[in-house]
Amino acid sequence: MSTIREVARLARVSIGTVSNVLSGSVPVSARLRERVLAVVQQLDYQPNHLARSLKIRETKMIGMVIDDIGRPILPQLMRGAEEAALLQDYLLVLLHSDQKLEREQQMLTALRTRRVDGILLAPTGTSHSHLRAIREAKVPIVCLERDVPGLDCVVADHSTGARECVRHLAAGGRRSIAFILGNPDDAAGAERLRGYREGLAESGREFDETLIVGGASSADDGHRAGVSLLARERRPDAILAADAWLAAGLLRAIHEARLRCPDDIAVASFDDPFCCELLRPRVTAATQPSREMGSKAMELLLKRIQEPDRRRACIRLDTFLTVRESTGAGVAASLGVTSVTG
Amino acid sequence: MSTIREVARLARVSIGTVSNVLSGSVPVSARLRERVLAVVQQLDYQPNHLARSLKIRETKMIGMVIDDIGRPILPQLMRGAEEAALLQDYLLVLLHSDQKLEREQQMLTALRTRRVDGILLAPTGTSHSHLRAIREAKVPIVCLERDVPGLDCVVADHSTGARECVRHLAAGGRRSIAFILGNPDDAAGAERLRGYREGLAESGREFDETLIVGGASSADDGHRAGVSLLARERRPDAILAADAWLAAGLLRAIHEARLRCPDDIAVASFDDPFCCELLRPRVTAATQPSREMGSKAMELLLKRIQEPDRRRACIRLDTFLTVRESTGAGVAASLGVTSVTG
DNA sequence: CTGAAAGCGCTTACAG
DNA sequence: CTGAAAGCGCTTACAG
Repeated sequence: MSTIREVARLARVSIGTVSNVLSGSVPVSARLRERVLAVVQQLDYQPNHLARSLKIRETKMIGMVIDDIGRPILPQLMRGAEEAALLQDYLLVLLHSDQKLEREQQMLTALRTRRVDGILLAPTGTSHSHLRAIREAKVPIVCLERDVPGLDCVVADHSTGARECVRHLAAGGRRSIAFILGNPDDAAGAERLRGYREGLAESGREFDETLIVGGASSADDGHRAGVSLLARERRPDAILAADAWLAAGLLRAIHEARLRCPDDIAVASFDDPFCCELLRPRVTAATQPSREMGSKAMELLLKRIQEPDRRRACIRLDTFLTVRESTGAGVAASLGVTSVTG
Repeated sequence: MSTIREVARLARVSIGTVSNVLSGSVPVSARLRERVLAVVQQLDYQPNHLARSLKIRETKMIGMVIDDIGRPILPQLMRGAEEAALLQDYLLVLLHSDQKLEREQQMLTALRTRRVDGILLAPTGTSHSHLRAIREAKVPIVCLERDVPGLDCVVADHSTGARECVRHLAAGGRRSIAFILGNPDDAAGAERLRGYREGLAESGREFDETLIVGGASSADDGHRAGVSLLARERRPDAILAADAWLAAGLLRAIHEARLRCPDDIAVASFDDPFCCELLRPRVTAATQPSREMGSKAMELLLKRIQEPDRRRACIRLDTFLTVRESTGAGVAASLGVTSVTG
């Protein structure tokens, strides 16, 4: 691999001149410039960015650490972040902590020692104590999906999503609205539960604890929860599932019980527009604006890099409800006119 | 951010000694070692890996460039690659070219100038001319899913997958097996088409060009293709769809036509176990061993790094058929006993 | 405009 | 075992 020194020698100039030609920051006579460029081409010279970064104390690289590479919002999150990064010539790289706190910690350290200019982090778990060092070192970082004290962050308001779901179901005439919870250590869970309760209150429905069932996160869990809910004496006429997998299992349970969705029972879910679109019937869902979350987070990070002492910001974005067939939609509801026979 | 120099000063030793303590490569007396470690802790000293890499000419970092962050096989591909990378203490970072050749090129350059030790590339498009420089520079690289001349690669044998699908369908008594193609610039397409023909031949079915229809890659495309196939005078009794989205649309078309899957018509697809599992009926599919592809690719890359002059390797892995409800499965077929009423 | 030189923060022979 | 020094490949004042 050739170096700036070789280029300089072959072009019969100093290494400073080569550097000036390549960076364009200092004018160089056309004669020398061309000699340099010719040699660069001939050698396929690739400047050593490590040396450059070491000198200028900037890598133009952002690391994004995600807890689960399989998350349905990842593609849009990444696209949004990329889009914003590209505008300012940053390279975005993604690392995967696999929901292991130890890996997350290692990756954070790896990124710091490699002197990335900033970090986007979707933290795993609920403990944030391992982020203290990062905060104290004032490493530019933005947390995704979690409101970590003292750090910039971008979160979705999951309570709104759940509330809107419930209100939508109630507006469609549903009286008894159940909720299949997701993984208990999912931070969004508590918020959604709150939104669920708020939605009930605002719609004049009573809160009934027995309508809340645990669910983990597989289709089998959803199926199991569905079977148990449908077997009840006072069967609910609407069910909110914490994710599309639960919803899928639930739909199977409904089908097996010879019930019709949405006629007999409505179903709503969260996130994962792809799966919700694929299911039959298509499933109404409250979705995080994942692409916007990605771009906002990156913008926030770039601001933090440029202005390390700005005051902390936490951007909270609203989720949005996409009405589909599973809540009795048809054309009417997808136009916002929620007229459903319960 | 503190440097090795500050640590040395506070611990009253030379910077060489600090380095020796941290690397462990040269023994240091317990007295000095402890003094150093105490200061390291106190300052939260994070060695500058850029400087280290510059000196030792090694970054311990692998870059993986993927053409589409939304690809269903990505999570497993990444996990497999990570697993293998971790075993040898490499950091794996993912970049996203967004199916743009220009971005791919930029990312390759960015990785080279940052001196990653190796690259894993899932190339976009079908042209490989832009990889010439990489090949000539002998940058350690392994291509995924594409057999690029002169470069190591790991590919799945899509023809086998298609062939097995067809044979499975034929064994179930299906006589007229149609094929909805995916995106025309998908390299796997041609292979699958070949496998489709082979499968027909081996099953004693005649090849009929009119049974092959274009399809792009959305549920709507699948729906459209399905509608047209089902309306035919001589309606096929089995359809192979190039991806799960096409299959989803196709299932809708079947449902709308008041036909039953698998009773009236069988459906099979490729990859995307998640979606195939979610659809109703669950869809039989030929799947790439994506996790294994990831780990094999990484292992190959690490070998190439250690032994730059080894001869080129191209690993071809078999796809595997997962039989589900859509091909008339039931318990029998999922046990491998393909007894289907056609 | 051009070149010589210092310095970014490490590692590693080399003396002692 | 320990320290002084060279050097990895760049950028950037500073003279000329």
